[in-house]
Amino acid sequence: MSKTLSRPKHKPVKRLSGNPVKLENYSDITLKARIWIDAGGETYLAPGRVTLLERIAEYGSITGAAKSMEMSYRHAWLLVDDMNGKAPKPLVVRASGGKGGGGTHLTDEGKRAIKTFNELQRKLGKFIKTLSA
Amino acid sequence: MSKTLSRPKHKPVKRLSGNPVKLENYSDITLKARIWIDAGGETYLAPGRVTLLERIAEYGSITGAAKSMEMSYRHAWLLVDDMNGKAPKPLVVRASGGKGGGGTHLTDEGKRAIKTFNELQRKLGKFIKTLSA
DNA sequence: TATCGTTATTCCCGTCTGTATATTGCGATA
DNA sequence: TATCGCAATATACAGACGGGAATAACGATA
Repeated sequence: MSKTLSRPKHKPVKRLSGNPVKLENYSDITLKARIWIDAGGETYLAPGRVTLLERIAEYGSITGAAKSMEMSYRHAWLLVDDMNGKAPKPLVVRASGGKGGGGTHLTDEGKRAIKTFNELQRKLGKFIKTLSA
Repeated sequence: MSKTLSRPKHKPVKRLSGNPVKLENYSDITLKARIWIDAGGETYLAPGRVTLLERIAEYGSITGAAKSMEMSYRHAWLLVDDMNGKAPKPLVVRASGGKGGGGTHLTDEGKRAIKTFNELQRKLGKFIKTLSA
């Protein structure tokens, strides 16, 4: 896979866990939750970061992924660089130059990180739903 | 209850849910989570806000509560005003002027809000602990 | 009626985050 | 060896956020 993009196809995402659920008999009250993983006391994996990884897998480049999230390339690059630095093994491999100018693709470690995080998030969503009842 | 304060007795608080727990065999990896309640799409109750309410109950004033959290009075006032406005019934009653210059105390609704939120948070902490295993 | 400490309100400022823009480096491929 | 698009990097800019300080309003109480 490796799409090209001029304009974003996805909307920018703030991915929280679980669907908002009404609480009590108030009007418009919703319980929300967010999960993330720290490394060395700093953010390592979080909802937005993982979405970025997913988009990199989808578009084959930081540039495409950033555009798809309406995020600046700079910000995306900083996030990727930060994650890669904190990960035990690199999550992505970046190539500057070469076929198509280069690109970025996920390592097995990266794919595994996405899977793990999404699973955690899925469970959180489920939990939040029960918590709202 | 109604303590006086010149210097903060408590440290500023970032209250997350659950104790950080090691994940996998990485070094220094911790799973974290945060829960909050929205009203009308905006934050209504969150960890810091609830701590503020607790401190108001403890010190009998926004001023004292703010100092105890090393938070500016301005910020504390804005938070309290925002919460009070979004709550179905006021969480606190504020008095400017009068005995001791006035003060702020919780309503039953406010006490109930604290209790409810802390209970949710306690459950989240428990859940996170199981999730880390 | 003067005092006192708190609430309430306003203005200015530094910091932080992220955007926008421009430029350079890169290397497989035609 | 020229091309192409992306990675990498630097700088300037904008907006949000919260702190700090200053001031007014308030009202029970001495």
